[in-house]
Amino acid sequence: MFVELDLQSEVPIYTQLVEQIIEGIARGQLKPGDPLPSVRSLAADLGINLHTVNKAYQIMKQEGFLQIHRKQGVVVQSGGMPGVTAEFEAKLERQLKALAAEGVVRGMQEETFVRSCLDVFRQLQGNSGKEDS
Amino acid sequence: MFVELDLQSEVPIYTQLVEQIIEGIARGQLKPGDPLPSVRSLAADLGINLHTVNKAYQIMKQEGFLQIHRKQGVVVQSGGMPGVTAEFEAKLERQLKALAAEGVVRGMQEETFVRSCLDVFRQLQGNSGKEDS
DNA sequence: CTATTTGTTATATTTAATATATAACAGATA
DNA sequence: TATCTGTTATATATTAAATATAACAAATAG
Repeated sequence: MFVELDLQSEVPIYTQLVEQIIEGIARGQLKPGDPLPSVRSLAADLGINLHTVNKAYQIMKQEGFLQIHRKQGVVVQSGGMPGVTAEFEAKLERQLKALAAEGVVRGMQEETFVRSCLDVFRQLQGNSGKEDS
Repeated sequence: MFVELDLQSEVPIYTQLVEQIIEGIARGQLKPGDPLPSVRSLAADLGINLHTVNKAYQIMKQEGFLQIHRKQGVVVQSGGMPGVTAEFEAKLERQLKALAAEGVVRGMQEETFVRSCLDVFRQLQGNSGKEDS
């Protein structure tokens, strides 16, 4: 897989997993119905415990990004991704506020800040919806 | 003070403190040279330990947002706030990427995402430096 | 059917971060 | 000098994160 962990990071491993898999879906590297490695194989591949992988998978299943079958394993949600929920909007605003506040204090220009947001968004969305049939 | 803690939050108390004080500076509620409560009085006020307050102050001193004198106490940086450092840019991009990726997966429109970023930024910057009545 | 692979659950342990509790120390200042 | 400031030093409790084993249950391939 395209996952690369930083074991020294303050960000928990299972969080890094969740973020990178979501990023993979956003970039179109993972498409609806695509299979993900089993918890055991991915754990062995990354040199971590299977429960850490399972925790990430569980979170993404709970949020609706993944589907899990018994023997088939884990696949990317094929029945429509979750939309922009109130919870996500709240999380977005809360985290944006902290980032924007520090930007303001550091004297960042409004255009610079918004430009960064736009660039990051486009770089992710750029390769996404190419599979549209 | 304007600080309100959520003791049940997964966000550490000292982090909530740092974020809310930075937000206060961004909003102009705290201006360069303004004094902050002593670690003991703020801790008592919030019903937390003085070391938790001290940890937040230390982080903000280390980053250059606060100045600390022996008896005078803690004041907002009056010798110029830290600018947009490479570290901040890295943090900004890393967190924005996670937020934008989830937004993309959830089918959020580019304009909607950028609009949120702009709105949040403006709401903070709007009042900076105008609090002088 | 049988064996294998899947996610799942259960228990236990280790490590690190968070937060608290006391106490004492050292500089500035009224 | 007395007092308030941040600071440092220990110690402790709690929780989250991660690991380690083991076993279970469902789906599937042979």
